[in-house]
Amino acid sequence: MRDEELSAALLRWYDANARVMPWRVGPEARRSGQRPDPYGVWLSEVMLQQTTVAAVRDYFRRFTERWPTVGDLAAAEDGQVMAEWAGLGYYARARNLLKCARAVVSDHGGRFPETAAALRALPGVGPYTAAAIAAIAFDEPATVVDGNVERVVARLFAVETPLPAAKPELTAHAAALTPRTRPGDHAQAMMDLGATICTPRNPACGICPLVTACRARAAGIAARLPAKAPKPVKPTRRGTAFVGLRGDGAALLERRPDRGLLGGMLGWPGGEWSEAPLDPAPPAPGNWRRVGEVRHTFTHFHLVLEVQAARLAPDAAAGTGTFVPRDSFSPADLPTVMRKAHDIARGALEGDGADG
DNA sequence: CAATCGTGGGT
DNA sequence: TACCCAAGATT
Repeated sequence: MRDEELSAALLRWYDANARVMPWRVGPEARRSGQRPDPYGVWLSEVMLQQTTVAAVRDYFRRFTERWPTVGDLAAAEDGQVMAEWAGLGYYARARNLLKCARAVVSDHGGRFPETAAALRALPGVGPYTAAAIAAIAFDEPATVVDGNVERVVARLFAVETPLPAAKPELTAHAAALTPRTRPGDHAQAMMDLGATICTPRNPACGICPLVTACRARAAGIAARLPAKAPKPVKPTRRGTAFVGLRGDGAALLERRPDRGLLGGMLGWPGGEWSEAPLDPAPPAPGNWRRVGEVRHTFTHFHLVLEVQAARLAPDAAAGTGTFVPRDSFSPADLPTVMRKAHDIARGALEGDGADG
């Protein structure tokens, strides 16, 4: 099949099989002239970076209900946005989300730029996201290359070079497939195909609209493409979290620095995380006791976090961190590893018989 | 270019 | 259990 025929077959498949998502305008409505809101496209694309559709749905709904426009988001307080993002991971995305919203308001009159090149200059918008927004929201025939597209074209053209070295070659193939009409639907079709048919482990080649053109399928190597470089083993780091709760419900927390792991998020005071950490000092005077440990795995290391808990006096002085009143703090505002530490500590403190 | 940066679900 | 993976960006 020629590239144009592949693209046409893919779009026919998409017209009948497009997944329904809150941020998406389906192929039928799209061809009758309806376009998705660029704000929703941008927000969903950032949330979907290295993140599953299932995990994103509720976050997208909560963000758009609370901040319906990019202007609303730009005017939000940093802590409110970080709290709303808590649990979704890769927190640099949330920091850049705010920077980007504010740049759109201050530098672009509150409207998103309409070309991939201009979008690319915004914080947190890389090659993929710029192309996706330009194609989906503005009909620019930009080349959209995410993990799904990489997998689909690696198989279609039997590219055996391992990633990430294969990226330029895969991008060239993806560019050749991108049509001048319906580029947004094409991009979403490639991703839907990768997510539902051309899957990593057991691709459903029997129902694939491109099966007759697939060189990897013909060679019997589809399931092991794309090849990837082997991954390094994860070391184990250890650390301590001091979960200090006051009788009135206030929690002794600290705001983590913007740079680095969990940057910009709230967390429990504690020492460094390393393979051989020093014993950290408690953040406030109190009857601290070990109540358990959290085992949590990050992208590049395992963490064993010892949880120390104490019910602190009403007049306790915080040496590290700040008491956040019950009214303005929920465990759901914490990154997952910190929420796990809270849950263990609260269970232990409640077991003492006092109230929460 | 290689390292950094989260989390939950599937196998 | 341990590993893989998911609509990547930044430095």
